[in-house]
Amino acid sequence: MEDRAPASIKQFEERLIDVSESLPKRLRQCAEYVAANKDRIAVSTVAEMAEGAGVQPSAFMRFCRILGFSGFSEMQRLFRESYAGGWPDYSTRLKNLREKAEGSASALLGEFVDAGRASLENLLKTIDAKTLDDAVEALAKAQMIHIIGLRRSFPVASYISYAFEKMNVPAMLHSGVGGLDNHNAIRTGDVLLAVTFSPYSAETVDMVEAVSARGIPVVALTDTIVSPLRKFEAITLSVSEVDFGAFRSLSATLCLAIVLSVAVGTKRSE
Amino acid sequence: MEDRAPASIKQFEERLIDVSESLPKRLRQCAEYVAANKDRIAVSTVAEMAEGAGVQPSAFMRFCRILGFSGFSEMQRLFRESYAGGWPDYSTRLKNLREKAEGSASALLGEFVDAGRASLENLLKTIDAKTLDDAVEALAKAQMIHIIGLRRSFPVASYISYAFEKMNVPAMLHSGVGGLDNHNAIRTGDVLLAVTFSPYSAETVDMVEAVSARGIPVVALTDTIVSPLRKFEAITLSVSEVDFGAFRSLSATLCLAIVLSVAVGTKRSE
DNA sequence: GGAAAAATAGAATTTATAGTCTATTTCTGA
DNA sequence: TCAGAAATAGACTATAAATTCTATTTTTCC
Repeated sequence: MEDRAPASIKQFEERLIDVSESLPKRLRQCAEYVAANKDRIAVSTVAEMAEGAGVQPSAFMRFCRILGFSGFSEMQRLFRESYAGGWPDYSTRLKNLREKAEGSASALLGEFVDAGRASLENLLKTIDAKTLDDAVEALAKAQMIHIIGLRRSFPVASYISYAFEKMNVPAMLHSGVGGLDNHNAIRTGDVLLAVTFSPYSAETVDMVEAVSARGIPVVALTDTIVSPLRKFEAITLSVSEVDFGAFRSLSATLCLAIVLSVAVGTKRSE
Repeated sequence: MEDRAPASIKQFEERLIDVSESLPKRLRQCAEYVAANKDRIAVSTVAEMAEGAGVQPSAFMRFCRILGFSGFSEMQRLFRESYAGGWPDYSTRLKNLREKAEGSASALLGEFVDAGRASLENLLKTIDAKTLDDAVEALAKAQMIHIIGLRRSFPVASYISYAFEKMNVPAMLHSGVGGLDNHNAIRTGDVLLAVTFSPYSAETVDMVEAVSARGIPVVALTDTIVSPLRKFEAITLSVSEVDFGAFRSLSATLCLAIVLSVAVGTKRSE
């Protein structure tokens, strides 16, 4: 279709960027999938790539042509030839990184990736299915979901808020902008979803206290069981994030957050 | 021929050592070639492997059988799958989930934990150490770091902002509250850290464009290489998050974000 | 040194995969 | 709103690859 086929991965990438501006829907899906999974090309069939991209194999073929290849096979050949093998695998890679890249940003990355994985595993082990179901149940029944989470918990709260928005779940993020606290927006029939981690922000705890006193159900996302939210009759989901140094990446917390959001979204649309 | 097929590369290697003691000439050639070129198995045909080993394809087939596989294809599958950490086909898994475990939040959790772990591993594999170092370098030299990230990227931006704050790195989060865009706050000597994921928000792209035109360095955190930020001369870190259905947990992205923050914080305090 | 067993090479068969063609749908511009 | 063009889905065909089979050669053991 176009001029000549890319002769190297670099050229391939350039071409991909070039064309991806002006691509119709399905072909754009191909471009995005390929961009994110270049390593799969060498070891997959067209059918697999097409399925991954969510298109028909023939569409994927057209995509290969637009990139300048005669077909999928030619494109695959480029990747197979320059395929160096993805090993050593994750654990050896991590070890190497720790040993030689000490002090660099890459070494840090290794540590945080590891911490993240450990946190996720731990989440799966410690979460109580019953409590999770209860939380979903409570949130699904709410007329409106109020979300609060400040400081370190704010990213989590805003993410949940975004997810609810996308799924048409009525939700309101209490961000405390301008020092307005909007307690009065919370009405009977609503539910409060509070996110807080040590050091627990006073505003969040106060809000839970106030709201809880009015008999409004509260779902809490917090760390450990000694969190101050325990005092109130809240459905408490606790996540313990493995920390590295003084910092915690929020891998497990966000994972739980998205699960909660999707589960609630699905249940409400039933 | 023998008992069961190796289920991992490790088992495969053990088996290879086991049998290679007592092998006739041609099959020994196969064993030696395979041992020296394990990485080629995933991307070659039997004919190619046989030629490489200097034997007939049928001899190579017998070799595969002796190792415990039903044929070459099965052996190849092992290598293709373990490359890139066995690829979970999330679209079909999601469908299955919808069909059987409707409503079970725990099942959802399992899927998202898996997706998160895969994303983290992938991050470790695909991140370019040099680019990461460049990004840290650029940010560490900045007089002030401006952070922008809207919609889905907002949690990430706010998290980075929080981390910088904790480490006394001068940073400003451009949240677009009240529609004020504060472009003028960005001055020579500053650096812009832009976070954006598909669908790319126009505000972020515009800001990068404007700032970039003024010669101010930009560090971008985005997905894939087809992102619109590629056009500008930005130091681009791309993270591809394994998506599950229409949703992505931000595990890998947040991990990279914290790494960036900590690395910058550390470098500045040196 | 010869018979039996094992191993090998090469052709034949079967299966899987890429690539092609066409009817249908979806966009686009008048 | 309609006509034309472009894009897409799905069936169909050609091709390339894996696998099996058999005749031949090599090895092994008596």
